[in-house]
Amino acid sequence: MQEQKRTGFQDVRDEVLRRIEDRIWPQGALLPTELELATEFGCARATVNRALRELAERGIIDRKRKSGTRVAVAPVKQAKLEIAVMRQQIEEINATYRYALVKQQQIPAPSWLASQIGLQAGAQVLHLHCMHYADNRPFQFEERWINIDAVPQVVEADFSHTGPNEWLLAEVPFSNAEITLSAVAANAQLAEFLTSSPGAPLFQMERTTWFQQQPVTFVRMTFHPGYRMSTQY
Amino acid sequence: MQEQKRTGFQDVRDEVLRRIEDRIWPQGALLPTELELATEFGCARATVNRALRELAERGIIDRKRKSGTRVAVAPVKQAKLEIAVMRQQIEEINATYRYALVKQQQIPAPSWLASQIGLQAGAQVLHLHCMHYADNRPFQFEERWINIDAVPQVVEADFSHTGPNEWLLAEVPFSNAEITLSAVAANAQLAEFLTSSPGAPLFQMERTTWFQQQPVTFVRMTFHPGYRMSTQY
DNA sequence: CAGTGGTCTAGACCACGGT
DNA sequence: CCGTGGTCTAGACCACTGG
Repeated sequence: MQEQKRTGFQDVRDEVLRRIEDRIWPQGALLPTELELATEFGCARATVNRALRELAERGIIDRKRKSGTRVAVAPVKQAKLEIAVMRQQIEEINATYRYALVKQQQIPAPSWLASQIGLQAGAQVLHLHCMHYADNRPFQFEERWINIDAVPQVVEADFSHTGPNEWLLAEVPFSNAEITLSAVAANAQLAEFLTSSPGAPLFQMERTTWFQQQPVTFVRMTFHPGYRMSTQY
Repeated sequence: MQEQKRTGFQDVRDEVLRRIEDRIWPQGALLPTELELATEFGCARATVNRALRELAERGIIDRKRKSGTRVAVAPVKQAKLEIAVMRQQIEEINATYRYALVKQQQIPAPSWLASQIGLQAGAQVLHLHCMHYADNRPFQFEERWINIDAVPQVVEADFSHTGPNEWLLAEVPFSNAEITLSAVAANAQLAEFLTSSPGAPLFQMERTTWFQQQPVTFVRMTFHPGYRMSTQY
């Protein structure tokens, strides 16, 4: 009974990875060419190509025309941070999500914001303060600025029951963004909303979002004391 | 003069992306089949397949056999955190890197560590304290535990001039890991090494690393006050 | 059962970049 | 120049899954 399935790109990928892990091909070593590997594995070159391309995307190997394929020496590890909507993130830990709008006003962009995200000085922005709760305990304090020029319909939106993030995701999907993570000390406002003591260390994530080169929103999310963000690779 | 190049998968990918951004195909919409797109773009189905596969990997579209391809509704944004070696990270900001070994001892694994990374109680581990400086200013304090069973040769290693991370990368490449980010208050030790005031908020990254199911190392890296970690997507 | 994506093939041409 | 990876093609078969 031949259980031999045809050699797929995953087989090639895994076998190459195994040889690298087992130091059959040590760091910096030159791998056989795609053609040679295709012959060895008894498959088409395109199959080998796809396998190696995936490993290259993961940073496991470096590929260069003419020079060939080498085992990466100092691989830059890439961890994928999954950024989900708060509601989803909270419901994933089996907690009840609750949202509250704290404050909403239309103002001219403060100069720090204008320079932060690249706005005209004095452009009108919508400024929001929101709270996200998990099982009625403070989870995240959100301070957000939305560029009204970029999404004029925002002035009609109702943020009293749904967070601006969910609204924006529906209006301006697939934007690109820059994220900054840091640790900050709780000021009076944060301490109050997150029920921490003033000065307590809090985890903060800031995100600037653009859509087709145009700044859309800047958000500063501060999490409850003890919050930890995890990921794997 | 026809400047028409042959339609490549990038052309297809970008055009499909454009139509999604322009709401020609709104969220949840069903895209044409690969065959239809191939006909429209005048290329092979494999080319369309590769283009759509990339968009699917980015979370822009959802693909299912038989049902077809749809524009993702609530895309989970994926930010790639690039985890580089400290030396590299510091040199990238044009600062001079300096490393110092603070303390090194072999001990039985404390129980919290054993349970944290899945070790036998009492297994021998190498415990290290290190400092990383940028332009002679404290940049990161590193506290690390290495499972000696996983890398016996570690007891011979010399960490007085090179950090354990660089050594481990050379010995145990391409491992998988779990990362946790958080904000902590500086204790006396951290305050001393990072020249911060006690209680100051500090950004901390913890990482557990395995190699082929076996726990290798756990490291707690605490950064200087004001440190910010950035990424894009 | 039949439609749609998933993958493989064998061959081809191209583009980059050492020599 | 010319070897190596990058990509495309036209066709084929497979695998999952909705109806």
